[in-house]
Amino acid sequence: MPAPTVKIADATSRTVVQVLLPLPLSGAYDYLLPGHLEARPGSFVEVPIGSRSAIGVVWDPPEQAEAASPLPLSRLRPVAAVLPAPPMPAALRRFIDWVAAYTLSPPGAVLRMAMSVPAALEAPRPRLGWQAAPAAAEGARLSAARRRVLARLAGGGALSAESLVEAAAVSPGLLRAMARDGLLVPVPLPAESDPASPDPQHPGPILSPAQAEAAAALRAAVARRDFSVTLLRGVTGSGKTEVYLDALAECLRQGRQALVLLPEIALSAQWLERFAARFGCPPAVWHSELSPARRRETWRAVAAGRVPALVGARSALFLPFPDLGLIVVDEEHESAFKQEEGVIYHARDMAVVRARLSAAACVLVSATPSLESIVNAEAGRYRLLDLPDRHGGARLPEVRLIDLRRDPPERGRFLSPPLIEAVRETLARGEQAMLFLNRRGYAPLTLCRACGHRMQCPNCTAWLVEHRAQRRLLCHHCGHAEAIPPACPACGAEASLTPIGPGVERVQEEAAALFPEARRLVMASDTLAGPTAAAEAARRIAAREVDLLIGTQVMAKGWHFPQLTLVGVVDADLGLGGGDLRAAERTMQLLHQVAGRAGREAAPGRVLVQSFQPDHPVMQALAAHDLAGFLAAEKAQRAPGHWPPYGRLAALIVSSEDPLAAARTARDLALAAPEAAGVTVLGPAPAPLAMLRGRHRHRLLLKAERGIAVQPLLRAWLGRVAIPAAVRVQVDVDPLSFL
DNA sequence: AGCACGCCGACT
DNA sequence: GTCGGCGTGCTC
Repeated sequence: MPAPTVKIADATSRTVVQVLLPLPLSGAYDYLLPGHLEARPGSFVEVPIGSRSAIGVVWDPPEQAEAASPLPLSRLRPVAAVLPAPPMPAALRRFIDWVAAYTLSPPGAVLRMAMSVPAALEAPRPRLGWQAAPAAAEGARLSAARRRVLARLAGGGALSAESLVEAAAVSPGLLRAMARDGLLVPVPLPAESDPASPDPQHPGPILSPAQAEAAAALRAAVARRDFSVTLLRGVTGSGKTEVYLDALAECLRQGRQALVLLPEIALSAQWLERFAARFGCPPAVWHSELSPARRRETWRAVAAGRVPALVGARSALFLPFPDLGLIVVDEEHESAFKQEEGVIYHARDMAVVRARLSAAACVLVSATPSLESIVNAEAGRYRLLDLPDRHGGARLPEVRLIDLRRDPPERGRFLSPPLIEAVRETLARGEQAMLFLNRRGYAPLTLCRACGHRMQCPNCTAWLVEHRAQRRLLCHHCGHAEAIPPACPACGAEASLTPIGPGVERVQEEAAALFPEARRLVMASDTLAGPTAAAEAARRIAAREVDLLIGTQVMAKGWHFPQLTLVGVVDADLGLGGGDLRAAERTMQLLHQVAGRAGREAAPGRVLVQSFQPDHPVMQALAAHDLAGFLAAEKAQRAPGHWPPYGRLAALIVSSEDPLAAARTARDLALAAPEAAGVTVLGPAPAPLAMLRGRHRHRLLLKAERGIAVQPLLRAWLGRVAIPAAVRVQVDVDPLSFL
């Protein structure tokens, strides 16, 4: 172990420390630590950088070999202050270094993800609340609103502005006005209280024998207080959540922290309820829509070790847990775990690394695990736990394929006669039905019937999607929006623009015409914005205020609809195009998940799948409930060419606003491509999304056989090519998307 | 990521 | 003559 700091034998006995800043610099910078300051690796410090100052973290000293500072001591600047926050745990520092090396990102860029709440590092400001001024009660005619505020503060108590606004139903501005008029005085509120603590002894549900066995294995893994990875696989409805919550209880008993990663945290009100039912109080949560105050409070509480259990989106991996004992990745196959911008990483894979560096147990959970995880389990790298049966004896739904070539919908419609008939029967029986189409908006393409012009995004190689409710055309890639023009912008023909193809809004329109009496609800990411809307939707569905659900994949995930007995898949072929390596696997996972919504309680479920290619292996496997056969076929396709998981991929995405500069750099990279046994470079080729947000894009793909470390190859490769300032080269190690 | 430095157009 | 546009480049 190197000493924590390097002592410099000069008169002032000042110390050199390495400080990593949350900036995309190539590494940590050296600073002098003045004698009156005390810092150790992990300490948060304020340092000068250029003409300003920034907060960074004291990083660990370099290995002996390069211990000497490359700069003369005289050029080092002093640390300005050590911040009053708990030092960043060593396990998180090692994790940041590891992620940076793996993704070829500057360590500071990774650190930035772990310092996403700068305000959390400042000393907690006393929270101010309002108290009634002593003389406020007397005299003066007051408005009703002002009297309501004073009534809440009767007895000399103090309340935060937030709770006053809510309790007295007044505007925040009124409080300020009352303070100005001398009716209210600010007083400090008592320090924030700890979040409620989940109780591991709180009685859980009775587990089935299969669940109990899996839970015991997970508890043992947690109790070992050592690194392990377990793949927990169970069909939808098999009670996986209860099994891993049991492991979480064990983690709490061990006095270590537990982290649960969910792909779309904002939409999982139902998950939070289950946690609360199991442990007597809700967990801490972490996702991008938290208010700044919540973020700050949660971050501080985690850093202080006051958060025993937290559920979050992928960014929660970078929270400063002092002693993480368990990481659960639920729905581990979900592509939402892949961060596609900035530091490009897969949270499922990084969760395994985080667990290893923290000597924690990692549990990957899915009904349809990724082929990566399955192969890892079969190779003995992960332990495999299977829950083969649905909980409570519910049966798997019957899946029937509808061949759209034989049973086509009416012209300009998208629901085939057999599907319409099944919905009608289901509604007539008083049961709920669902129509699934993984496409937002009204129509994916708007075409001029007169000249054939297609409405395209000005910034991206993509069609504009009509959103009829908003009366706009939207680009789903860059957010560009424009009004639907009255005439064709190319030929000027009026009323010639025609929507082509379906989106959920259009299916809802068709359903409204076919089933006018049914109470319908559209569920898409744009109609369910935010946790409140999602929770309200869940409530209405559970309360039987909805007969027919129409939605995209947000409707397919993590919900429990006990009264739903029919699922109709409007376009099962949607994800299969594009020649993507994982298109079949992803379609299988999604359709399996959607199908799993049907018939979870006593009533048996039915799934009707509309497809133009019912003979496709995905459709056949779905209808026969033959996941194993599908996986075997998938493996047989990928293994010979060393495609993942039997080999490694890394993509280089070259982009520039200047099309020529992008093309030239892509060509230069191709000319400098690594040549080694077991390594292939494909490309360059214009990316399928040849333009995105105004940048022209080219892709190169490096394929390496298993066991070859791709990072050194990539580093050397990039080092051989001069990248002009106007060109950006992104590295995507283990790419999921090929756009 | 900021922020400075630097080298070319339209204003007082 | 300068104010300011944002293109390159550095920050221990």
